[in-house]
Amino acid sequence: MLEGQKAERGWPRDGVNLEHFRYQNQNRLKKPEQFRGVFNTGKRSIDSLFTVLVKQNNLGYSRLGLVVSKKKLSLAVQRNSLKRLVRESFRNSTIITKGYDIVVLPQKTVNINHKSALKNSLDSHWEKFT
RNA sequence: GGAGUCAGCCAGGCAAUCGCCCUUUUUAUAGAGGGAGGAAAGUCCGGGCUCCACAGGGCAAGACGCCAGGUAACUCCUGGGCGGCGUGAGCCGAUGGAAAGUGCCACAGAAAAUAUACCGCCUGUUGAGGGUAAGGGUGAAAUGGUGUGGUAAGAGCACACCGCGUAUCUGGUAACAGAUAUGGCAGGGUAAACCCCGUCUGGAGCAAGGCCAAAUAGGGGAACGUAGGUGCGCCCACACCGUUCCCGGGUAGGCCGCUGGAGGUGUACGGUGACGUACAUCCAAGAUAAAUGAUUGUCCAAGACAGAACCCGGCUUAUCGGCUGACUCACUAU
RNA sequence: UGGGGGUUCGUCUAAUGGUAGGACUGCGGACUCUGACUCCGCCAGUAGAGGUUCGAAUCCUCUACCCCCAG
Repeated sequence: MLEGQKAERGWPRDGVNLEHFRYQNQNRLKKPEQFRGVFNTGKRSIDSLFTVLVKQNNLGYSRLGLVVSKKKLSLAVQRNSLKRLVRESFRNSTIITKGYDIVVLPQKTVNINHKSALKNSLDSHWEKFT
């Protein structure tokens, strides 16, 4: 009965990849030296919502770092939800299996209420590098 | 049904899939359990905890200020007193002292505090002078208020009532209230101006503090010395830093601190209440670039403000939409 | 996270609780054949709310924003 319902609903859905990936501790940028390397020698991709910096590593998996300043989003709730949205998009993209170090910075015009626009922008960024 | 006052509560629910953090069972990309708030916020107060002399003396500085109680403590809370606002239910109040002293009170006004006399009133030779403070006028504020007697005109000059001060008595734990007697009136306001009186405050803060590994010399012991420096401001007091000799391995990372506590819930009792006591029962976030999300379906009242970072008690501020209870006022109908 | 300081015309800055002043800028006028310089005049402000006071830029409380320090 359960499996019949699942088949009836149909997969995959929008925004959820069928072959799912995990966002683990090794997928994060933590040290200041790692951030510094990406900032100094990375490639840039800029649009009106995000600035994305990418640098190749030889690990076989990608690592994500986020820089969300208090000046761009003053409330902690907005900062947290923007981080969640970027992480979710990173996890559902295939870029997580490539070997990149990625840093995402929001622009000043980011509005947390327009989630679909943010998602489309992030997807185009990922596609540019894969 | 209308207008209001007070107190309390909720803060989208359910299901599926994919993910994140912690604990645990077992070592399997497995299972089980738990996972933000009423304000987590502002950091405005008070405490716990840790270290510095287990915390010392004096000065300075600061906070608070009716009375009684609650609490670990408070500038918080509860009850009462007093004053103000409201028809009322109720609400608001940093609410000691101006008769200890100092300062300030612009402009106007005669005069802003040792008092004094501009227009006036009365007397007087209608000149000088004298007696007055009823009336006018200025001001935010003008030396008790109203009435009657009295007088040349007036005046607590006298009387009645009110206000004020002092004493006694009664009620109340007290703040305070009431009554009686007495004084003819003590003398403006400002203490959120200095100040006086009373109470309280040692400092720094989990990036406190402790342990471990590596790493480029911090430390320990003995002797000398008390000139200087450091320990929120100053003076003491105390401790450390200083020089020589001997011994011998420290700041970036990780772990602890870290959540079982002035804990929650229920019942009973005491208390007007804040709250307290006893018993039973439960364990309910602990991250460290920082965890609660995404997608879809469905229901409704259509979802606001907003994210723990050592922990509690308060205060303040933000907040969509509702729900419950008690009470007040006016109108209508029975 | 903790500690400290600040907010006055568009800009810089002053003001003992008693009419918020000055400079630069802007606007108008005068001078000049025209412009500059110079002179005269005008506009424009106490971060917001509440309280104490007869009366707050000033005193007190709360809120908002900015800056600095520890790291």
